[in-house]
Amino acid sequence: MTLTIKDIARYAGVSPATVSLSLKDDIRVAEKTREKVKKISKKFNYVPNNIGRALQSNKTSLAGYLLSTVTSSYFNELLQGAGNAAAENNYGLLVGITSSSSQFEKEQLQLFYEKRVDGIIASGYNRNVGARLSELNKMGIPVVICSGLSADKDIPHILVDNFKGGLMAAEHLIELGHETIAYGFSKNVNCGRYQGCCKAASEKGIRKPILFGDENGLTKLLKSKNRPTGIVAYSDAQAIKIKHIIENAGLSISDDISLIGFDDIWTISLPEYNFSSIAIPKMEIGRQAMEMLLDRINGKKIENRFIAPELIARGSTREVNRRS
Amino acid sequence: MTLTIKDIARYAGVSPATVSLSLKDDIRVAEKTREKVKKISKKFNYVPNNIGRALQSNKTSLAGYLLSTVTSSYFNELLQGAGNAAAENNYGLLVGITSSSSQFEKEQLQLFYEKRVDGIIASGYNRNVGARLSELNKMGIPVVICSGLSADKDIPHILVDNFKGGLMAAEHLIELGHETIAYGFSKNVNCGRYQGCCKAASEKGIRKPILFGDENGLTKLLKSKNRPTGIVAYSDAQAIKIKHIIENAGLSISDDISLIGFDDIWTISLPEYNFSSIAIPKMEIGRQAMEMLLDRINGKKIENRFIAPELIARGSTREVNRRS
DNA sequence: AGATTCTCTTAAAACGTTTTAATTTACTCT
DNA sequence: AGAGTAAATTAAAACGTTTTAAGAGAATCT
Repeated sequence: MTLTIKDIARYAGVSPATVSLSLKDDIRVAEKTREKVKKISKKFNYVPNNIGRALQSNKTSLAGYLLSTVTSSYFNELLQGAGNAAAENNYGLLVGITSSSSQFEKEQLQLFYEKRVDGIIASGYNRNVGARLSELNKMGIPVVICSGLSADKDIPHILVDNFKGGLMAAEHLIELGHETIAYGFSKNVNCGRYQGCCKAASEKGIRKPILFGDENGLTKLLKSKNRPTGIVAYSDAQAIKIKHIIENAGLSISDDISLIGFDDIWTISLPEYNFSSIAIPKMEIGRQAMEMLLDRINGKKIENRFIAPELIARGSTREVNRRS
Repeated sequence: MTLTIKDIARYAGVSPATVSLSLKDDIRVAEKTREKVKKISKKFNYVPNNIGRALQSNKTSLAGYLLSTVTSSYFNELLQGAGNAAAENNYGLLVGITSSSSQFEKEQLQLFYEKRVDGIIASGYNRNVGARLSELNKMGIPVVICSGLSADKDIPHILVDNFKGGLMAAEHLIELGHETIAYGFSKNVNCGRYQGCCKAASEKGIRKPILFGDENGLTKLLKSKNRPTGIVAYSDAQAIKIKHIIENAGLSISDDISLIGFDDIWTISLPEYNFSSIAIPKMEIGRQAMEMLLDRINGKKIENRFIAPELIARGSTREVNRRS
């Protein structure tokens, strides 16, 4: 039905071996023959069957991409970046969407394994699937973590430099004259973004940012005498929630309180928000994750990578209003 | 390195053929033998190599999913639905993101072909790649169009019932008392959604909705004496633009003008918008697209499908204000 | 001319399955 | 016991490549 290498061999009056060699321009076959074979292959639109090739070479040119959800522009752009890099290298990208369910994650990894992917990118997964990833990695299926920290020393990761992002956000506020800064929602003092904010504070000689963990915490803070004039939100989605809480308390964004988040999602660029944000070069991270994976597949040793974020200043951050 | 069927055969003291048959519970092998083989396979964690299987059976259990962009929650949810259905059927989903470039589309289809996918779902693609899709479909690689109209009679499609959606949107406004309704942005009178609106209008005995094509058109309309009290927007993203134009004209959504869009994207559920919308069951459409594809792969004849949308009423649509 | 080297081509094996047809084994009947 | 049948197992071929090692031919050297 579809043409095989044997058909081309017959048409060209050579052996299948010669066809195979010719198509990869192997100098062991005479240039004249090579050209003839290539011409005939093109004429008949011959495309080598990846299955046969994979069986022989033990390489499928397929990569697995594990991700929790596709309904988040954050993960999507990572995916798109990885997809572009995959296509450029003639790799197929097998996408496994897990809805953050450990069960689905395991199933998808099993599927990847069964389809014999050459490597796996994991981008958003539950802690307890980490063991399986390590196992696969040990078995010779290289794994790269995209936008997350790897617990396994043998699995490299790439992610945004959160510390630097936090530093940039806080510096931005401080340069606008803000001296009382808060950070939320977060319970985790070790969060890189928060640590970055702290660094900026200490460098510029202001007090350490006040941490609030939930709506209650923020509401109390707004009533207290050291009400912050600048707030760093853990993400843009949280910044939106924070805005509502602030407005419910009778205060206003940018007039009373400057607000900056992370991710630069589409929504916050709309006039109703117009929030400043620390943008993460998501496509670039995805692309580099795939490049790292391809390097590993080709046997190179690679290092963890950290990508610098970018400040997008919009209307939600302004010079501090001294009267308030 | 990794276990093959021969290893299992050796461990179980049977032939590879018996292992193969046993694992698919073929009654031709004695129950006792079957059980033994299955037990041993499980013990050694044997997973049949899809490559070998594919070569023999001419089925890869891989499907291609062509989509224009992943940075749209609309396409993403389609993808997620398709992905879930694929996983349930042990199918791998090869995702090809094309950034709406014809060049990339062609390359991705070529990649799908090279990897020998069993079928292809196309969801968002340029007109001029249609010919190639038809070609592949003719060659025996079934194609299904997900959320779009197929030009090729031999390629089935599934999409939301846009006519019904338009009808629902307009009926909703009319039931709230609106008698002057507009529709935009659109230049295309044949648009199903617009047609649905027209149907609702004629059924309820009001004038046909006024079509406006761009910002200028709307601005003029707002100043004219038959200013609409209700507007149906082609999409939520456009509804957001329309809101800004209306507010720039000194009018207000829901007080002066009711507004309803399509898609029910996340952003419009936020308090700043709180827009009504015609929601499209995207995941369901994606899922069914994959099911249709699997049916085709398995040789079934299938019909085009149309999925009914759902009205989500929020604050942007209110009873008409008779004074205005 | 014969031996040697070099260039070019190809036969054959291998990769891991599934399936068909053949063979072996076990049973049932006279 | 022997023939006949039924049940269980397996050998071997096939799928489409790539690669290795060997073969054939041509050119160069003594």
